[in-house]
Amino acid sequence: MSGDRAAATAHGGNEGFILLGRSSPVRSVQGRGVTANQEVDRASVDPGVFYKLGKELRSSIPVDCVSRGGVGRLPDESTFVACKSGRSLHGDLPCTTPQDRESPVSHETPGHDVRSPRCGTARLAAHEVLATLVHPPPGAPDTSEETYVEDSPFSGRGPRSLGEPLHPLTRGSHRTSCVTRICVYGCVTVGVGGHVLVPYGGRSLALPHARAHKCVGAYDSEECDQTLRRPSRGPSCRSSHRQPGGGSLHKSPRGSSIPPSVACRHRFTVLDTCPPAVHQGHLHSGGPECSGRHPVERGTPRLRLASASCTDIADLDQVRGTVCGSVRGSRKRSVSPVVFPESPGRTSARGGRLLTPALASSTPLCVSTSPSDSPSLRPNSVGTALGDSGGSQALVRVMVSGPASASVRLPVEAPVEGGRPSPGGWDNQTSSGNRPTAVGLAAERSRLEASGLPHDVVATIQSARAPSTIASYAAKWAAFQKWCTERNVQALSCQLADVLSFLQILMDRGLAFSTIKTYAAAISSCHQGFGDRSVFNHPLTKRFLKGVRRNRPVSRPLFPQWDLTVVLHGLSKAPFEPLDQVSLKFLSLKTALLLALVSVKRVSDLTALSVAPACLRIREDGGSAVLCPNPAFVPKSINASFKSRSISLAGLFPPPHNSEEEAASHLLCPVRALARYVSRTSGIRRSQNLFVHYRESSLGQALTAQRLSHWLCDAISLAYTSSGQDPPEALRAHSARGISSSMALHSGVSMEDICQAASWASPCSFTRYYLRDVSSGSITRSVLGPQQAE
DNA sequence: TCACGGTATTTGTACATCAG
DNA sequence: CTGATGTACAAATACCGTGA
Repeated sequence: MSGDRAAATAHGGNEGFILLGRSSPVRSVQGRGVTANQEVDRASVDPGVFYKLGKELRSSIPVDCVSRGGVGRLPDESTFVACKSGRSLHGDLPCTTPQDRESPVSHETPGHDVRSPRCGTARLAAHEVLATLVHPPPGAPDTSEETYVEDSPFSGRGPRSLGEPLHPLTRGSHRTSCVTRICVYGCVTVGVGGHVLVPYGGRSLALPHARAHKCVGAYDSEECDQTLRRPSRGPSCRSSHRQPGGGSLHKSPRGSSIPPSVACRHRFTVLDTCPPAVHQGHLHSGGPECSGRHPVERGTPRLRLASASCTDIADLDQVRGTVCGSVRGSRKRSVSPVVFPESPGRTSARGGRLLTPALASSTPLCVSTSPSDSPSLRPNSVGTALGDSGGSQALVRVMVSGPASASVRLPVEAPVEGGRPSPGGWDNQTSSGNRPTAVGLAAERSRLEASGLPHDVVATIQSARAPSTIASYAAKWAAFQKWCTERNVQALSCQLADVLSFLQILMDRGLAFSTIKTYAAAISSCHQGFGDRSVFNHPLTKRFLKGVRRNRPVSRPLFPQWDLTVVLHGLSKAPFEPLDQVSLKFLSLKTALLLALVSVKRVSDLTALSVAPACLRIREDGGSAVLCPNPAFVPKSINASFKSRSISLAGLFPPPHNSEEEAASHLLCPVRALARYVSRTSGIRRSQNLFVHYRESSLGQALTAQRLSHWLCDAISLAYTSSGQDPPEALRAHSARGISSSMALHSGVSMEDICQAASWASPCSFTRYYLRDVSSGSITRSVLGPQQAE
């Protein structure tokens, strides 16, 4: 069976089971209520429905079984998922849903007729790409060949002894060693309204039902194992898909004539967000999120892909030293001219805006021309398997070094003012004599030192803020100080009325609440306060900000800004294919977008990925890949991110292909794109960062997170264009995070696992900022719409 | 337990600059 | 001229502590 091998490969052959979509309790509603070609009127979706559905989804017994006539499946057979302990409630039941079986990605389960007449009906939505998590079964033997997880540079295994200290940044990773594997694939219909939308403002949303959809217990099931390895090749979704969202941004792709081989074939990209595997005897906190799911913790013997360089601590040190602290440190921020002594600057040739101060003369780049300097130059039998072994030989020769605090570098040349007006309406054209002389850190430092704190203590206190925040606050404090100076007011000790007046100006200018709040925070951090109260803690400030919030409410979209199916379709054709012939630009864009989609990571996290052998592992057969960020990278959310620092990808139908459909699906394989990209850039690379510039003038240099965001937007836009559709307006790279994670939730991935994959500390952030209605239909349509012909 | 406030950090947008 | 990149600023996102 052609699909057997493919699926097994896609899973790396080691996964005990795969959850193929949640047994959505609302799926049946959709199934009978929405036809494939039916346009879904998103406007008809009552937001209140989301909340109701959220409750409905708490049921561990899906109702879809009721409508599943003809399918030899017990009504409760899907309730096996409602087990948090890792055991199936109902034994070895298949972890498939009707849609799963209808989907080409469905896995046949012995004893179950997966070829129900109802299967393959128009219930399937071609556009839907679902994410699923796979967890190895507790205690399940692992026959995986993809055991590189243990070779993670953060792993306690390998050449590094147990007692060997880990890098401080990786230490937290050992708390959790859950292997989170997200499988993104298509052709599985999300239950109508099967989302769990939580009201904005809701902060702690446990969403226990989500956990109930995890097929943890299915590990013990042989059937599940078969299910995993033997995907059904039954009727694929041959219908047109419905649109996830009826907003103007989501046009019906019906006219896009997405070939079933592309749009409906199961795109089965497995993503592991693998926290570092923990050695069997390694200290492990055993947090609830770990719950013995990690095979290594359970002592599961795993094969290891021996690679000396992979776990060589020297490699890590080498890699670690290649980044100046946070990867975002590559972003050069100008610091307020008040922070540093001014010197004559240069004026924009166009008389434009404020110029960025020149940076310190010490470049953060130092070139290592010695092959021995770079671990990547060592022969590595496995690591960075690029298909062409020669590629790894030519890898990174430029090492980035420098102080970890390179994010804010001292200017040796002061900026010259002009151009863009300052926030608040004041301009930058005032004479230098009117400029403040102390700002930001300096002001706070003076205040703290005046309180009797030693200099080094003050320095440590001030280092609590990230460089980006320091820079941000410095700019805002400078603006405030300038405003005060113009009014002959001491910014450090001014009255509350002055502060609030300043903030009022910001509000009058139409700035958002978050911006004004940040200004208030910046002022509060420097201002001496009022008695024992800081500016921010003053009751009137609180009330003022409350008023700002009322006047500047933040609205967030309910629906995704773009259609994932259209994008995936576009990525599978020109100009993104054939991958071996396209320009480096399109290869870069496609690789970046695929990685962003399957990893659910921020661009800052993606920017931190490294091609160093200790951080990148690509199987030569294209079956899988593991990526780790540079250990020196400090993510935004430290605690959450350290749970899932590494990203593991599984190939999507690596060759040889047994059918055109497999070959077509393989076009969206992230491992394939990644291998091609790494190979293609190996010769031009001037940084160990995974993503490097493709432009000639800066060829091979590390990409900034900001530029990566542009890449993602460009890729989405180009994919739309190549699909024959107009790209959506107001594209945001960050939206990929919300769309893919929302898809994951719809497919039944638990909130906990989504949060872990996306480095969210709690479901709150996800539900508050990212969750989108990616369902394929509304309750109204499902219940009252035309009945589906079957 | 949960909602909210306070704070920190990251991402997006607009525009300038530069190189091909 | 055009596209890629850099920069400043605005906006959005994220998390922790606290109190009801």
